[in-house]
Amino acid sequence: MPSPQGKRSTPESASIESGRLGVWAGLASDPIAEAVQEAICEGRLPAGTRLGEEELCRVFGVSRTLVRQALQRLGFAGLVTLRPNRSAFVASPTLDDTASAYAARRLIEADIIAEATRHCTANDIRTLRQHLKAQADAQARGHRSEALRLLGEFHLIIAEIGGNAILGDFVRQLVPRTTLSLALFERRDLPSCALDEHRLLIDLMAKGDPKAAAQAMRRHLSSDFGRLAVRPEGEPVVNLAAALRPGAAK
Amino acid sequence: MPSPQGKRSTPESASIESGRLGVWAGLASDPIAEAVQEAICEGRLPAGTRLGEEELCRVFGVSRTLVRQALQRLGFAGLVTLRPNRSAFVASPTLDDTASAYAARRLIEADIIAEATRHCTANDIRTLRQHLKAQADAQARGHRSEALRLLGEFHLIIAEIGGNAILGDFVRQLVPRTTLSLALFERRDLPSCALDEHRLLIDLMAKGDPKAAAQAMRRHLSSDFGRLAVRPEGEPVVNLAAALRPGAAK
DNA sequence: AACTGACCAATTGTATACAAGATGCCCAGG
DNA sequence: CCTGGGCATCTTGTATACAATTGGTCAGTT
Repeated sequence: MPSPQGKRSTPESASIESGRLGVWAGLASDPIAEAVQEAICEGRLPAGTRLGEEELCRVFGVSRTLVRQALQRLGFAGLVTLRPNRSAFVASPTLDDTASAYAARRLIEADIIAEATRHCTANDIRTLRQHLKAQADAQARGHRSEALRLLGEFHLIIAEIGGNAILGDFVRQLVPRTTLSLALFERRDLPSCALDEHRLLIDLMAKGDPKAAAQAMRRHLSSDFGRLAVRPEGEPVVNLAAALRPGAAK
Repeated sequence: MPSPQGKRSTPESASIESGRLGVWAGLASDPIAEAVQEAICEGRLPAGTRLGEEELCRVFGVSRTLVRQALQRLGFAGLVTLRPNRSAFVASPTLDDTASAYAARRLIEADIIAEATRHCTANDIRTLRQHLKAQADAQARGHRSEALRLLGEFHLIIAEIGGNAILGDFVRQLVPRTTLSLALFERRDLPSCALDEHRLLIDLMAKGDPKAAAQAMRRHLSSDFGRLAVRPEGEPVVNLAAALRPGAAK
């Protein structure tokens, strides 16, 4: 969801303080859900990994109460599969699931960017360009996980500019899901072309062409999806929850 | 939002066993969340009503653990506002929030019905017509709450036929939200015209015209939203959780 | 009389303890 | 050697107990 609950649109449109919007902000205000989400999106927790409550308790140093809460949220967000009376597992979206997620993103984000284009300010454009630079920087310096995060965050900023808080929440739900699919379907490479495509999106927004922006967004997401490849299958499901540590990037 | 977690699409497209899909099925498998959602959607729990944990415990005869779980889910679904260290309250969507919700529904459901039209079977059409009859029946017999439920459920069936499970989940989130707005913005009347509009939707699907169906869906939702009226305000927030009882319809 | 301070009641946040269900192993039987 | 039932263990589901934070109120002061 969805972001937890309220999280209405900000009065000042999309003025991200310092990049700290957080792609993985859907579960904001829940540190452990956020940590798990990050680990999932960065591929440190492969699809199908068992997420035992007791184990997570030890990792995060809290009681099962909080762990269960976090798992529930992650389940709601579609990143974790909760099986009653059974453990929780990192979701293993099929290719069909992934296609659905991308289809949803195409539909929603095309609408969002068109709307955003209609009423974005010069300041918004500046914010986007600035963020794009951050993406390029992270990628150039080889910070894969940060680049991945920023690439997703970019879409959230546009959603924020779009102004529809509900659609924004949906995007917040969808981005991590597609990122999980990316990790699942063996996309170790960073889509460098995404940078160019993001630049194009900004340009079309600045130009004030909603239709073209929407079309470009659809193409952007389609090509992103097109780069996925079916995996040979057989995830070893190697569990090492110690791979959670926030500083376990690389 | 979404529906809890998995709830993947059913193999046999949209074969609702006996109408028991449940509009308010987003929180399926959580009886108390479901009960509260139903009460909210039927207007028995006005917007802004305080939902104290202790009180709900007494009503449902369970411990705070389950009540908290349910509230969390409802918060995630946007029906309840959770204020940290404070109580939970029935959400009070503004007119803007409502507009956003309807805009999201227009966008998503137009796409869904177009897709559903492209690959619906004769059986699907039959199911829809049958369901429409149930709607008419409930309305004719003055069962307001049931009619309301069925009217929303209709959209879920189409979403199921559409085939995109994720978009379907979004609709499942959105329908109760808009229903809450209906209750909030003084729509005691039953939109009888909705029946005709629903019939039109089926006809266009049967005719196999995706574009027309999508357009009709947009118009349907727009007119629904247009019938809303601003309320004089000042909900007394009369709390009587005893108004929860499942059988407290009418 | 108005304002500021701290105390008190109520309610939520978190942890722990207990109950129920599931998985896997082991042993008996075919 | 393979199969099936039953028990043991582990994991999750639920309830209860304790800690922490909030908001209101009442006293005391200016």
